[in-house]
Amino acid sequence: MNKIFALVDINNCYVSCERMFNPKLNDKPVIVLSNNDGCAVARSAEAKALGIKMGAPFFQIKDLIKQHDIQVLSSNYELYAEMSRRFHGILSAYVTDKEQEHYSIDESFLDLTAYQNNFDLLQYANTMKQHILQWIGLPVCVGIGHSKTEAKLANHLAKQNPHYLGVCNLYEMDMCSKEQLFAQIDVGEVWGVGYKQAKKLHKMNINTVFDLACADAQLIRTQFSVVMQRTVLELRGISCIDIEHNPPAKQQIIASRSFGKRVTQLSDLQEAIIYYVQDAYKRLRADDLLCGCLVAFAQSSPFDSNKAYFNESKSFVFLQPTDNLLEISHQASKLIAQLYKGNIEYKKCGVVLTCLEPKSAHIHDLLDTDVVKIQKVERLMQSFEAIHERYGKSKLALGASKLPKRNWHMKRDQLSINPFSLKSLMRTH
DNA sequence: TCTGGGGTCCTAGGACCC
DNA sequence: TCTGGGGTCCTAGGACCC
Repeated sequence: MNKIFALVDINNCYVSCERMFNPKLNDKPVIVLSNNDGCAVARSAEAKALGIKMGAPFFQIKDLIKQHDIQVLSSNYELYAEMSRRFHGILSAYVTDKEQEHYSIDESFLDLTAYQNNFDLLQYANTMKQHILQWIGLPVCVGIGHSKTEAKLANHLAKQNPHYLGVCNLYEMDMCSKEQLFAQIDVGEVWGVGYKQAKKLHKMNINTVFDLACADAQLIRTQFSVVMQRTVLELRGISCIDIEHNPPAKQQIIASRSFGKRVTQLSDLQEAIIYYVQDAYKRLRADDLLCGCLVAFAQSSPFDSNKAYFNESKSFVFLQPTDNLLEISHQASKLIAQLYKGNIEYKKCGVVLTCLEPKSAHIHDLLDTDVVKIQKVERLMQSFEAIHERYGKSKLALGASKLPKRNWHMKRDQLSINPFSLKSLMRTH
């Protein structure tokens, strides 16, 4: 049986959330700014019509704002997160857990395959739309198609063309009409085709969605990648990307901010870093993860054209993956001190926590798990000794000739000692 | 003067093994 | 030490998403 996917997406999400609590903003051009009020990250339909682009720097659109009395708001992420939770919650009544993917703060993918025989899909989608508007006051559009990529495209169409009344169903559209529609949409609108790839496609004379759907998938694979090849198939109605109802654990947590003003002192960087670690730490705990590796980075502004761009990072690997805030903060502070240089005007800094799930994270569990990575030579030596102490030589596994420069892999089925590896290890130290 | 933040995945090429 | 091919792993960087 053919698959059917729907994408439900909140219109101008941040602006719509703000309007929900401040109806005076209705029918007026409104924008929401990023952190530090740096640039526009959400625009009402009215603001879009005035030509305000996504990500436009605030200082560049000041005149336009004054001229048209555009309402400007700082972002309130707590509010948006709460509205998002309710939005996804309402949709969860229409499908099972396995049929819903919380794709982003303002989008849910639904697998409607099982509902096609007992429901009129258009009607079903309309009901969702009306409920979300009635219950939490947010306007949404729904796109329906044979694949996630097609559902995305259908959603785009529903947003662009008022005559769809918010729901576009490509699944039940005849091929001929669909081809005509696809031939009118630029290939850059396709999910997974960004600015760079669109440019390259245009050069190959693949200009519209229709062109891409008709392109030689094998050629696309060699010229681009397996991802783009999948996109081509998805546009033809062959579903290659499934619903991810149970998202895999996070691999990393990033916390960073731009500074309002340039920063030159180490103490300021350290203060900021400690703050970011706390932010990242909250998310680490919320997902019940451990931190295996910590990266701290600092950057100058790429827009300071009169100075060389500075962008460096340093990392630290925890011998025991940890969820100890003090330990992480302490290391982060040390790292930032290591990479600090005077006479640089820093614009941004931050931390990256590489995450591990607790079950695979303890040294004494290593031998029971598939793969463990431990980076950096100095840490590696300590790990080597720790494991050596605990398990003795006979259980030591080393892909050791690669040791100095690589991560260290240890697999259960490799638990034997390789004399060459040891020799190599000793030589490098 | 002022230009977001948080993620994932893929590939090419280097390093190293046998 | 040289020759060389096949295979694997890792990293950096690029591209994308919202």
